[in-house]
Amino acid sequence: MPADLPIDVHKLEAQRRTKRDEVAQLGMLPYGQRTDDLLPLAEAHTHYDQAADKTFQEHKDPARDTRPRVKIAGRVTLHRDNGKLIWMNLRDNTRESFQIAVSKKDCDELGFSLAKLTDMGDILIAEGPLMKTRTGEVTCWASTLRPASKCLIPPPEKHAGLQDIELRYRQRYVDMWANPETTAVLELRSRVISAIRAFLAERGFLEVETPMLQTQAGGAAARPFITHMNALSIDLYMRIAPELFLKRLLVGGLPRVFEVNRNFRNEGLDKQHNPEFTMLELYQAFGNYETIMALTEDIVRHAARTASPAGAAILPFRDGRIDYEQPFDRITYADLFKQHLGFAITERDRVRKEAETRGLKVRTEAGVELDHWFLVNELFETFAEPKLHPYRPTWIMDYPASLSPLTRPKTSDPSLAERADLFIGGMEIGPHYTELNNPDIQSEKFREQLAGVDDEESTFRTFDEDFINALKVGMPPAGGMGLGIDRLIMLLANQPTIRDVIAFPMMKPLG
RNA sequence: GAGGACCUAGCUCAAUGGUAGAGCAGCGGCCUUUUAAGCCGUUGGUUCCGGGUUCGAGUCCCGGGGUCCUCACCA
Repeated sequence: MPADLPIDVHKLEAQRRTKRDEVAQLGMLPYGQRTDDLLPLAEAHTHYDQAADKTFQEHKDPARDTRPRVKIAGRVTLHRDNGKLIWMNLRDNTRESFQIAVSKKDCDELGFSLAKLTDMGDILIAEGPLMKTRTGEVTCWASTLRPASKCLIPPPEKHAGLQDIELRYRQRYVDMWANPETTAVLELRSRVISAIRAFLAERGFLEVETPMLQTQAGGAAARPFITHMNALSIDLYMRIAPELFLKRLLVGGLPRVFEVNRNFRNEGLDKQHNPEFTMLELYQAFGNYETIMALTEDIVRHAARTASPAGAAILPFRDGRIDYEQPFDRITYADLFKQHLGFAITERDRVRKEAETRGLKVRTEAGVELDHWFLVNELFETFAEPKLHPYRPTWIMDYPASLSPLTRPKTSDPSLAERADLFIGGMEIGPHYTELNNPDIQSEKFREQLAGVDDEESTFRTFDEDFINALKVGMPPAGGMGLGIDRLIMLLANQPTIRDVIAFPMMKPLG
């Protein structure tokens, strides 16, 4: 029993508090208690027995009532009070709507009183036989009804639901029951990640956990979040990638490792970027980028089958469909470039001229001419990459070595790197590499990277001496990849933004 | 970071610079097969915040906050 109401309580909340207290005064526990043997609403529905219902309707004899009884719980989404008969619709995560009826004659007295005091959004526990209404809807004809929890906050409009995008993200707990699609997406996410874990375990991959708090943020080129550790009086970085630690585990002798976890990048937010995001990163000793590409195709296909109600991995996305069953398309970086620009990436003069003609920046503010490979990539990303088929998973292979400093160059052509990026639905899903394992080359690349950064970046980019030491100990040749899990879920759940697949996306604080 | 749009009752949305409204929810009444139940009656506002222009501002102007979109940034 509440002593005093919070001062600024809204009138509608006050009314709900009053009803809650009336329920308590009647002798019920407004916030419920342990309840065993509850059926999910989707299952309750299937217990209906037509013959038993028919028999009961003919005799109306409680002693010969053989109709199956169910005990269920759910949140009230509709409430129709006909006086001595009250209809309600309950919702749980298994079923959007399941009807119960509470009649003055057939329900116990407490239950009927509770039905009278029920507001939309309350959580109730009902028990009773299953029957069919005149219109054929399977309904639980409650013989008892008890409270499980009170909803003190007025719920969204019952038909339009919660439309306000900001409120949906800020109050996901309301969004989830007001818009069942939200819950469905989060459940799909969970199932897909579980399926990926099981799939990898079956192929001999060991799931590991590596530091999220790091003394230097390595493994990617991104701005990290900085935090502070009191005990050691040092600043720490939230990791931007687990790569350098996973590779240390290869050095240590684990042949196949993966980690599915959060990375943190202190950069902008948009439809495809949240500051914390989930990545599957994976390494296989004695493999190369092609080994991993094949594995990734299997992973993505398996994930898509898990997500597909039909079992076959062909799923709608935006205005089209994506077929994950077919082998993914493959095209080299150089071919895709030539196809859409009309000349080769090696034609230096042509590249510079075309970049200028097409309005790209070809020199810095200070007048220094920009690097050839930088221009190539600008042209590529602006005019070639966007031309990829929007609904066909495609590998872009063999990036210029200059653009992939941490990747092993191709033995047959050292100007190209053994790197492939997977694109699906217009999104970059994950880079794949044959990893560098020569400590001297790695050491050199670290130095080049450090030299090339601006002042701001140089404050947090450092030379990872211990990682070089690990490579000196000897890492087997290996293939590796990072797969953006959030983006994969966007594809599989057909969601337009990364925030729709993250339960609690980053929002600016209010006030 | 730049540009554009938006913010009105608990929710979904209206309102030429001229009395802030509807539907749903709520409250009171009637109702034992309803389906967004129905019928009668009824309450409800810091129009995101702060300034300004004006006889008069939800509406126009300036500043701030938040959200969305586009672009930029982004292995």
